[in-house]
Amino acid sequence: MVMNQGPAAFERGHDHEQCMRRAIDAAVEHCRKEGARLTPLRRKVLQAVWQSHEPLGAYEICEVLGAHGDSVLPPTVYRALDFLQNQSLVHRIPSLNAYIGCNQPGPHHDGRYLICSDCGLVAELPADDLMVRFEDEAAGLRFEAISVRLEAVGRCGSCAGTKRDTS
Amino acid sequence: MVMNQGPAAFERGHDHEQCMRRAIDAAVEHCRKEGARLTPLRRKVLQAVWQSHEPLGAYEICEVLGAHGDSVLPPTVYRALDFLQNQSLVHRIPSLNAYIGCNQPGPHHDGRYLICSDCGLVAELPADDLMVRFEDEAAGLRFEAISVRLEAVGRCGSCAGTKRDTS
DNA sequence: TAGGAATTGCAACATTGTAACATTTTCATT
DNA sequence: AATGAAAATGTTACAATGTTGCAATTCCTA
Repeated sequence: MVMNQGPAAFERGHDHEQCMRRAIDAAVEHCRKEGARLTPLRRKVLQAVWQSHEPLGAYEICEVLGAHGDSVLPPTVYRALDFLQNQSLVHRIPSLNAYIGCNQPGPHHDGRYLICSDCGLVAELPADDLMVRFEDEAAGLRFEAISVRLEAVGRCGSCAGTKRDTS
Repeated sequence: MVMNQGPAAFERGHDHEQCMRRAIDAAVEHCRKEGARLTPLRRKVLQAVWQSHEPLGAYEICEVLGAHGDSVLPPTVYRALDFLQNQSLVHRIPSLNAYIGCNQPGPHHDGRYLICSDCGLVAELPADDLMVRFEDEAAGLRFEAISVRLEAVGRCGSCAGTKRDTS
């Protein structure tokens, strides 16, 4: 029996090149289908955000692009981020004032995040029925939920030094 | 059969004087038991935060205290907020950059929040087993959750104009 | 009633995000 | 191709939020 693996984001050895390529490809495809314009600038911002699973601040994105020879000022980055968020290609993590790439392109969706306070990496989990049950509970309290966010702060497997069951 | 009522925070007619008095009294008692020093300044900040169920920004707290004749600068307010958060008497709502009073004094606890995007009011719900199940799921992914936050953004009953079942 | 720790005051600053307007690019239509 | 409107980007200045470092004060204990 194989033990449940953690999210790729927390696997230090995972092939991030592939991880990132896949996300960009999916984003291109998503925008093509939606008729949304993934311009060169927006694509660069998306790539910057995907450079790691550690959320990037808007000003850090400016620096990353600057280091690549693209001098970009904050309003430009924020506008690109707005676009990417509207397309659900990027999520903002309010408690970190930072942004991560979304690994589940598609329609707007609720978010569940695991935030490692040790290494700073963040993994997004697919929405599940617990979220729906929370919406139901809220509805019972006469509250109509539009979006739901769930975030856990703690330590990822790698940081906890947990031994991996490879049997 | 009585329909489930919404949280007091969203009930426009609720006796907020009592709401607030209860919270302050509980805070005083909590600090007495814990040996924590609820100084006059900290108490004033707590009262400011409790003036309504709409979260207050740190700079708004400065203004509120200023209007009461207590000139207070940001670092002072932030320090008081730090203390109050450590005592779980106040919670920060990261997505709003604002702070609300906690209606469930006691030990540190996870938070579930309903945020009305219409009137800006926020209600805190008691933690429940859904949070625990999420922690379990995270544990299965080799993630050790320390704290969990759940927030729903939507419309409260009052704002939705929902008719109340009083039968 | 000293002496050390906690708290508060204060000035300067760092970070994050936005408003307003100019310029450029894109794209459909002539 | 030329044109004109809409979208996207560039630029300046600024607003909002949060922090650092140090001085002054208050509080509690010995």
